[in-house]
Amino acid sequence: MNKEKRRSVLSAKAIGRLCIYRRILEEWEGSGKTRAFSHELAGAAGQTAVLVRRDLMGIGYAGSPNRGYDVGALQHAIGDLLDRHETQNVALVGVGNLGKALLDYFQGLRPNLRIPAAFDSDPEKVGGEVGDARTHHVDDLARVIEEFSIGVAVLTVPSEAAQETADRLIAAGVRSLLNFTRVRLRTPPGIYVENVDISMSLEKVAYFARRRDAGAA
Amino acid sequence: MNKEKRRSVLSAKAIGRLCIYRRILEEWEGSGKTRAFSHELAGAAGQTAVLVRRDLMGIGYAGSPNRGYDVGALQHAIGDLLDRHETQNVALVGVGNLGKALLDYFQGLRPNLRIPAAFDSDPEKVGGEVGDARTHHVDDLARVIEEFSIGVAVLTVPSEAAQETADRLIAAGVRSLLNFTRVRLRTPPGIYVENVDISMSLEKVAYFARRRDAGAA
DNA sequence: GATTGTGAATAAGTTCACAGCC
DNA sequence: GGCTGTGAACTTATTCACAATC
Repeated sequence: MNKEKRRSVLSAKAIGRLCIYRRILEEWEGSGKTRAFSHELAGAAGQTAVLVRRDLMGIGYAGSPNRGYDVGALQHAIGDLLDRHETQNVALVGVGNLGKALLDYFQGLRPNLRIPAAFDSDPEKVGGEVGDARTHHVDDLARVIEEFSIGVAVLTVPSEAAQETADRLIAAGVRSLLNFTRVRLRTPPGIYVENVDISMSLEKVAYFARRRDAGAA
Repeated sequence: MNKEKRRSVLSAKAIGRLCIYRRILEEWEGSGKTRAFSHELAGAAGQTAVLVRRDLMGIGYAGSPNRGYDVGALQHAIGDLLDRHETQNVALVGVGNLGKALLDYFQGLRPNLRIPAAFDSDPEKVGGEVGDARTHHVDDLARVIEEFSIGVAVLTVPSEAAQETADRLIAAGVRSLLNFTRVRLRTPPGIYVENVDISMSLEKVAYFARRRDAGAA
């Protein structure tokens, strides 16, 4: 129907799980494991075997009964879906403690995801480098975003600046945001926002530490 | 039925949203706003008005038609549910870049959540302090966890150490974990784990930057 | 005999639609 | 008239159950 082959549209949750499967498969591939069963993947990913099979069905990859899946081929199939294109450039905005830690963390995690630029409003931080990323002043945001064809941004600015920064990023052409601020952003349709609300997560965990029944995340 | 009043058991998702509502209400309270409608809360929280009302129904708090909710009272009601008890102590394990940034980030975010202790396996880091937190060697984990009655832990160790560290934390009495590693932990029933899989989130965001249809998180 | 792929059933989460209230 | 509270409808996500396969 559209150019994404005709595989059924995958939900955000399914995509998340596929990222996890891929990571596990890469690890197995590195350690020489060549075949895997759905229940093995499920165990490592913290999911059920049926759900793994459904997810793989979703990407159109078929295993063989009794022999399971081919680790290398499956890893490749997922990778194909997840980053079919060449390198994607990512920007990080807000080079505070958390921003710096994330810049460092992301370096080299995924060969296809580069972070060539960071932004901050503090002139003292401009010019600093972490790995590939050179820090620019936010006033140069639009120019640099365009220069590097950046379509993804990580938002680690203070809450007060979150919405305005997001607006500017989107105006500059960014298509999706990884939002580490506590603000729920208002964005036009077509823009994907993934919220990583760390303080909420901590509060949740604290709450469940007091409830005797478990629950997964 | 059990001592949690008889309010229906709230899902992890609902708890997460309640954390968000509370934050917004606190902000409004600070700025002098005293009443709020479900659609206002919904707007600020990035949810629908109906869902907000359902969630509040879930905690047994009633607003009044045409006048909405009382900001102060509602904030208090949610707070009551979310941290009814006295201060809860939290430990952070793995004082790397990310661990340090999180220690700093969490300091003072919630008066009822203190982080009195951090752990690392590197002797060089032992003795260091960030805010309330003093860094101990992981070998002292059980002792310190008990000393501070710590029930919640934030896991920011390298992947290789994740499962073993989690096991030790749980053995020491920790009831719930905020897991920042890429490993899906195996935990006994009754232990709550919230996974914050940062690299997965970035991969997801990168994926959706290339799909023209949106999707919320 | 163990495993995959999948229709059907179930469960979880959300929205619709509207009665009741101020 | 505009809001809350909520049964019912709906949608999404997951699991069950089993036929097909190796």
